[in-house]
Amino acid sequence: MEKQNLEAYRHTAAHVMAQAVKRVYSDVKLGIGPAIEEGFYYDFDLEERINPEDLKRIEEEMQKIIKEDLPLEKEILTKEEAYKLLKEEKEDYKLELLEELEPEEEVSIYKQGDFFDLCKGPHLESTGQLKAFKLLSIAGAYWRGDEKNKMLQRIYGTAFPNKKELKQYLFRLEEAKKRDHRKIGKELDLFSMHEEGPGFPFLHPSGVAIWNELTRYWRELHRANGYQEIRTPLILNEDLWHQSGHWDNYRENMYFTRIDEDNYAIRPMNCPGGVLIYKSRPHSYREFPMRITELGLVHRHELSGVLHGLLRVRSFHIDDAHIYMLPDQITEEVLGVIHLAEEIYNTFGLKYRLELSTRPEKSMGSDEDWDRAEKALAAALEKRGLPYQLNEGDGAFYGPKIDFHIEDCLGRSWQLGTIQLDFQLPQRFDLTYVGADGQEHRPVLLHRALFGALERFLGIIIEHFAGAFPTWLAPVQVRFIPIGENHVEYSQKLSRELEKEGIRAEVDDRDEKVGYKIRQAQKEKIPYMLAIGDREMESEEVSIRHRQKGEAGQMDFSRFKGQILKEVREREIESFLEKE
RNA sequence: GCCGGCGUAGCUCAAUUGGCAGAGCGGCUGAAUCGUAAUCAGCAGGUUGGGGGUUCGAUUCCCUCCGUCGGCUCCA
Repeated sequence: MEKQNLEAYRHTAAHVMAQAVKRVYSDVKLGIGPAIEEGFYYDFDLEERINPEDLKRIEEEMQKIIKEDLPLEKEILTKEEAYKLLKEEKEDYKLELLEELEPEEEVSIYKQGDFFDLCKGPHLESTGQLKAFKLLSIAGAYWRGDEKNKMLQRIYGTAFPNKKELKQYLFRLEEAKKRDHRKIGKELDLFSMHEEGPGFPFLHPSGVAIWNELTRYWRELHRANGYQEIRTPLILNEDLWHQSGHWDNYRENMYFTRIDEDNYAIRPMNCPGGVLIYKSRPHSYREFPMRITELGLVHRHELSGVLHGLLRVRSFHIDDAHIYMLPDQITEEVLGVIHLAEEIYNTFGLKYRLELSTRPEKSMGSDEDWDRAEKALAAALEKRGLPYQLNEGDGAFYGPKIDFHIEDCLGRSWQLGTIQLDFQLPQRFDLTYVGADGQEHRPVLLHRALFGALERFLGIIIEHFAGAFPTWLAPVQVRFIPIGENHVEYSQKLSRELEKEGIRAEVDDRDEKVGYKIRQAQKEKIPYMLAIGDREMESEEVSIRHRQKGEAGQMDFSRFKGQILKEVREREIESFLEKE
């Protein structure tokens, strides 16, 4: 089914659901009920609480409506007529929507049996054409998405042209849940969360092994691209945050503390600390562009309801960088950052989407500065011919930004990298450089992150690889499986040889059967399992088993060593076995 | 923060209408010495998320707090 038709199909399902809800409950007021990416929802205002068990009742009622095969009839009304009708039905929310239409505009409503809805359409011709649907969940949702408004009850559902496709979709959902990073994180012993620190992740040894590979890669890449790394404190005097503007614009997300008689803040961002280093000595235009990175830990007080495994936490490491530069270096630097971002995401095989966000309501600086910054970012994107989505009013309080977004296993979108222009901090901290003319000037400042938050990035790649990390990232890269106890010592010798080369290898020397050890290594998603028995000791070969490919035959140990070292060094996503 | 669901052993989950809290996996001990996804036996393991209430008696019913899950809002 084409996208447009599917939308009409699901939108009709939303209407049928609304009709069913109105039949099952009394005193229901309708909010909005659109088709969405993977289904539809409808918002309702009613006293009674809809329970998960009630979904069945509503679904049954929907079945009846489908069986009744009610035609959907479009009627064009004047605004006045529509107003009268909605007033009679006490559809207060629909009335609010109606008010916003142009006075002379005509309005369409869609009717099916005793149900009607203010709606542009299009729809199916009749409710009988709905073949497969399912109600999935209930959630609270503020009217018009504004937390000052009343919270309505939203029912999410999905609908497909036939039962088979619906079944496939539900199966896909189940499969996706299996790669949830919270589940895999527990299974592979990568990280944990504790009541004692909601939103503050704990990384276990295996998680740190991955972390260290990520940061090693990150440092190599930045060194090669002209960045210098710094480190600044987590806690700084509150005055600094007044000066930076965070106190005015970001206070509710910050944690505060006292040292002796003074007020201090735990940093929610790295920039002010970095700025102090910049200010520690005078600078010349000849140093520009000056690319300074900091893998900085920040703490932000996020609302309790939004915490989500590693993807949304209260303390995280930003792979920050601040680039100080001349105004005419902006485009080139932005392009350079975009290029780096692409390199990183390609290394992991991640697909992303770009967004450009402009000035928000709560922000500082002049319109001219904002305008200039927004145009500079857009220019860079257009120069590269990159498609992007424009988010009006979604920028940071100090400047507009380009964001890199990625989807998790359930299709939820998360921001990774970001590029933000900032004309504010240089002013607020009176940053200067000496130009070719011998005079002091104001540098342009660009903030950027590529992983975004390392914690989030880790969560994303856990889901992306479903725990089966490329060899260079795998916490354990090789596990030796001695067949019997007289093969243990030889296995240990080989293992040490790999370990000397930096490979994370280990020997399963437990007194267990081979099948048992293999099963365990498979479950741990270790890339290479090497079985060692009499045959191998004799021939100086290893029997390779790969987690995805299964048994892969024999190979000289020295050859295996060379291959895995190459695979790791080149940070390959695929095993060298796939390339043979 | 708001709306709704959930919280039982390290993990996954049981426990009839309120009546002594149980299984598998994992762990420990012992036996078996084994060639590509689970060898067998025994043992240990719990203030049923915390606090309060109703009751002769609460894992079960009520209140409250915490955490967590799905959304909303907000952001890397």
